[in-house]
Amino acid sequence: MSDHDAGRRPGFAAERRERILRLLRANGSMSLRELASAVHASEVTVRRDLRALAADGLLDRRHGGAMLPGGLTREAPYREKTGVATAEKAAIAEYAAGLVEDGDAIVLGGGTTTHELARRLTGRRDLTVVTNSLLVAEALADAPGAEVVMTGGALRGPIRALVGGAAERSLAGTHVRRAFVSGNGVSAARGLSTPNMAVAGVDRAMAEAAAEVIALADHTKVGADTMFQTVPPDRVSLLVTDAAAPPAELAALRAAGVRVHVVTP
Amino acid sequence: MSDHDAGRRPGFAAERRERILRLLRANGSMSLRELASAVHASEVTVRRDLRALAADGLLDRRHGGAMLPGGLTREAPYREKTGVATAEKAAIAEYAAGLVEDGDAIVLGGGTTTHELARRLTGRRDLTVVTNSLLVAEALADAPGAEVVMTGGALRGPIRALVGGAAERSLAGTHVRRAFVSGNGVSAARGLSTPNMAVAGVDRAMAEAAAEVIALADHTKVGADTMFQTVPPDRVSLLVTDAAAPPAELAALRAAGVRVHVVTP
DNA sequence: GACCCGGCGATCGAATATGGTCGGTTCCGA
DNA sequence: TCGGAACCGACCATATTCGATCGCCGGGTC
Repeated sequence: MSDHDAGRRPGFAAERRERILRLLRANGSMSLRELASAVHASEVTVRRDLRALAADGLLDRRHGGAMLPGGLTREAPYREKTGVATAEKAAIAEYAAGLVEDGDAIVLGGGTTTHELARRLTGRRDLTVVTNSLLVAEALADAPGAEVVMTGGALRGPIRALVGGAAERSLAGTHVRRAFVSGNGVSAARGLSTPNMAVAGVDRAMAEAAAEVIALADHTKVGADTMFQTVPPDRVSLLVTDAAAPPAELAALRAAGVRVHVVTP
Repeated sequence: MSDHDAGRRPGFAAERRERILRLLRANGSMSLRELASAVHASEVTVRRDLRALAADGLLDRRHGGAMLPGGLTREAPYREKTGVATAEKAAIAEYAAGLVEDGDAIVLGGGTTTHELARRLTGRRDLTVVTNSLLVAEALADAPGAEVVMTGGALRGPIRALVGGAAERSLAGTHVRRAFVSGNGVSAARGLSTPNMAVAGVDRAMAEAAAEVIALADHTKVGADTMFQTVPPDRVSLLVTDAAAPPAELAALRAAGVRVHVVTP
């Protein structure tokens, strides 16, 4: 049932409000701008929708966006001043979302950037997403066109991701076109890396399971090198980063055979 | 437009309305234009159909289309604030939490009651919890004394649980002392049951993985019998329910060898 | 064969939704 | 504390949808 553009259905008002609620429940809170772009409506219209929904007590309006009512459940301020490089991550995720087509089967790793990416895939049709991240799974749980498969494994609380032998084994049997992974550092010398051994194992397994590995890394990670190497440079087919990344490192990465796409927030 | 004659003559109209209902149930909501094109009728005709169906309470009309009744308010079944038997579920979870000791390894199934139970285990020490529920995992993610292991599997969105062959296989290798499962019905005749086949498979695997199966079921489920049997009565070692459960059924369960504990909210 | 009747589609005024813009307010960083 | 940027509510023009009326078609009846 994929007419044209994903999610660009002619849908009507009540359905749009339903989608807004779903998006909010998946993400805890969202800015007005995010919502408007997600449901393909103007900010004025979304503002009206939020007003109506808030009148019914279905959400809480805040300056600049909305969040779940009574929700101490998840304190995720939509304007995350605590998060570093939020705008950059969003822009990177936005571009990465454009790489995903209806009917794709992809692997999504853990991390805030991949979470952002997942949130942008709710409108896709006939999508299969393999992930070890609770955040990714939750973001896509209500997406009608997405089949979400989780790896098993031990839960690593702080990052809400599954790791360990079980996670790696469950990935061993799968093969997909593309894996989107994040990691804590990416350099021309050692490729993707992460400071945690268990996480590294899963990231390696994810890279193994995919024909193409696409690295999502904001500028704070480019040139960084942490303890465990996960994906060597020649296995990274594309790096998506933002304009603040050190040009020298990007050049070195290109020289190492990595395609690099730079987005501007 | 006489409603009586509609049943006598299986004309095109009745069939078209059936199809409209089917489409709506499949998609949740559809715009008038989509429906008209789907059933190959004019928008005016579909509008008439919608009016008639809405009069019977079979759907909710909205400007621009229609959706399933109740749509906006009971969107997220698991986050139900006004859910049924909330106090009872809490009391059941409270008692069940008392059955869990430091150092235990347990299996927690999906459902709101097990979610409540998980939330009461955050203070335990040296606990290992195997679960297929995203809600349980999330509830224990920040608990310092709990090691959470998730089964893999396909995500079943509405209940936030992992199901399917992968989930069952990952449970095959585990063995724990106790499994806490909920299900949609429990009766002396057929034990625990659930209306979904995939969920049933996982519940069975969970029961297999545990030495003891403890069923958590509020009174609305006692005596209920849904399509797929998951755990036979003689494998349920303890049923925790609330005081509003039908006494006859509880007696029958006891006669079947099930220990029954009744909590008062 | 003429008539009636239920269902369907087309059309038009009315109601509603949408998006752009303007002025006042709130928020954030300096 | 202050200035700028972002956000909000309100107004208006436009686009879309709704409800009602009408005419057409096919089948059944007298």
